[in-house]
Amino acid sequence: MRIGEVAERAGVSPRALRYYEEQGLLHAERGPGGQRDYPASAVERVGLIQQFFTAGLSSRTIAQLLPCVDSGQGSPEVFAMLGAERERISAAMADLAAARDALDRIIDTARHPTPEHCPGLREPAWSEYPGPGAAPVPERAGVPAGDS
Amino acid sequence: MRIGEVAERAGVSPRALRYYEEQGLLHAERGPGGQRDYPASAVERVGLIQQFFTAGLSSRTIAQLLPCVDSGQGSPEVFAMLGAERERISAAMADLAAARDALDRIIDTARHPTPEHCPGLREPAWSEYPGPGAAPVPERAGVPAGDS
DNA sequence: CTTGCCCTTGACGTCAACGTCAGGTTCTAG
DNA sequence: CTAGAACCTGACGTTGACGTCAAGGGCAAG
Repeated sequence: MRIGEVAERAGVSPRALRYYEEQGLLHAERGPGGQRDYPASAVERVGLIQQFFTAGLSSRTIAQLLPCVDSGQGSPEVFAMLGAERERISAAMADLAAARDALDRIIDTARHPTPEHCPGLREPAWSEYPGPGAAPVPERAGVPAGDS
Repeated sequence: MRIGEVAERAGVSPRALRYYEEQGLLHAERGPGGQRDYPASAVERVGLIQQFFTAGLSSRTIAQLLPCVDSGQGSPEVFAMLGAERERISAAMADLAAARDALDRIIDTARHPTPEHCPGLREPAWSEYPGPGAAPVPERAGVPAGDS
């Protein structure tokens, strides 16, 4: 498989594949003319690499990570790094959730039909309506963790 | 409040605050000597800006966002952008979750005490040990959604 | 007035994952 | 054989959120 086909199937540019090779992430055999020859598994591997890139891992980190994927083994240092990256990802997810909540609050405020900012209007509004019945469920009180 | 104090309280550099001003994210009065003078609310505002930056929003996007925070209103275009950013954040969270799952699988594989890759070793291993008793709870079967 | 710290503007440096261009080579179809 | 497509290496450009350095100005204490 030549570089163009791998690139197209994996949804990346040939330049990216050469960059991956340069960074030691993706090896390729060479044909008699010097052209790269990839196995079919390269497509899946590129997908994994992309996944880690979008998760914020650096090429150097991925370079340490991938041999562990191939061998199914890992030195204790690599193990520690894997755990650290896992934690970074979890922290990033928490940051994203917090930012999304902030966005939601902004959207909620902007969606309020009241032209002025509501100065302590929310709580009294609930007490004005009769209480007994199915609670309207205020929602959005902590980390919803619910997607769009 | 001068720039150094705001920077220290917000946990950013003075350079970052000047950059925010340059990008139209943070306004500051000027004293008679030309020095910036921030209100106390600037610290909180910088925190919000940081939160959006870490969520991957660009300075230009935040610049469109912040007046909406101040006024509590938003034009329909700004509204659409808010929704789009919300979706981007949700997608990024999903990507992070997928990458974390991939990492978990790698860690699980590497943690296996078997020196070779286990070729269909998992299920038989369970049946070899006597069944009745407290189940060891295999875990990690789908999307855990549980943090570290 | 001097010392020293904080502040100012301006401008260039950084880092990572590529994009893009240039000039040459190899493969493939007719 | 010949055109054209795809590939090669090498090198410079891009982008965003700042870091960093340079040269000077404001401000309180002694």
